[in-house]
Amino acid sequence: MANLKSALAGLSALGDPTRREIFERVAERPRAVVDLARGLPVSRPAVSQHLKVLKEAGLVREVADGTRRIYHIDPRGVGAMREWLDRHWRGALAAFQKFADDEHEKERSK
Amino acid sequence: MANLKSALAGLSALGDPTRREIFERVAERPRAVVDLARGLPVSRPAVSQHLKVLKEAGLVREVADGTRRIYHIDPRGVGAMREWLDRHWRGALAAFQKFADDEHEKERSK
DNA sequence: CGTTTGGGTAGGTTTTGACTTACCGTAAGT
DNA sequence: ACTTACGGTAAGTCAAAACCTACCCAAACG
Repeated sequence: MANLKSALAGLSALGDPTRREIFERVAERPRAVVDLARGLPVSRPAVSQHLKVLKEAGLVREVADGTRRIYHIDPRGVGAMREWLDRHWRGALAAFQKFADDEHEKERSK
Repeated sequence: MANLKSALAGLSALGDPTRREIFERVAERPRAVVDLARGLPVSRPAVSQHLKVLKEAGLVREVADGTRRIYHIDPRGVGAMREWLDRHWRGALAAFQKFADDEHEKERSK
């Protein structure tokens, strides 16, 4: 799976609360860096650094617009995370069900 | 949404690579702490601490079996994360589509 | 009982990473 | 050309957190 690395990078990136906040705002609609920095409790350079991480994780991309860089979500990265989570979700459900059944069986035959 | 806090806690917890590794192994099948510690590059107490975080994030649960504690996935926590991601994924797709359309329109009418 | 096995917690160290200020490049406006 | 707006990078600080060893408790087994 080529997307596996991307999914894990995405999870690492979204581990930080500030980065999650930035991600949510970018997801709402594409924004420039100054717009993101306004309304956040951190400095503009901090936002730039977070955006760099999000970009390297494949979660966002940017397009130039004059001196501004408009950041938007990269659907592929988000999709990769979603797939990873879905896979584990399904696997976990199955494993958990089997585990619960075994427990129940053990209990019954005591 | 009562699950929102749970989803964010889950993302924070899975931000750490070691914790992700532990989570994946527990997802594969329920395991005891010693079994998890074997094959990981960290000590057993470290695994215990990670499991505590995962548990507080609602991602795993444990049942006692003699002196062993068998950890398994908590489907509810994983489900909450999945929902959060799905919601943002859909929103981001829509916003991105609109953004791309606008860009295209701008280009066309140059 | 003593011993072994499993596992949580305490205390301390060390690494990671989020944040700041200062600086520099670039594009647009006057 | 000068100035202003936008934004990335550098260097350094500081707090969070990942990790270790040492310790203690509980359950099973001889």
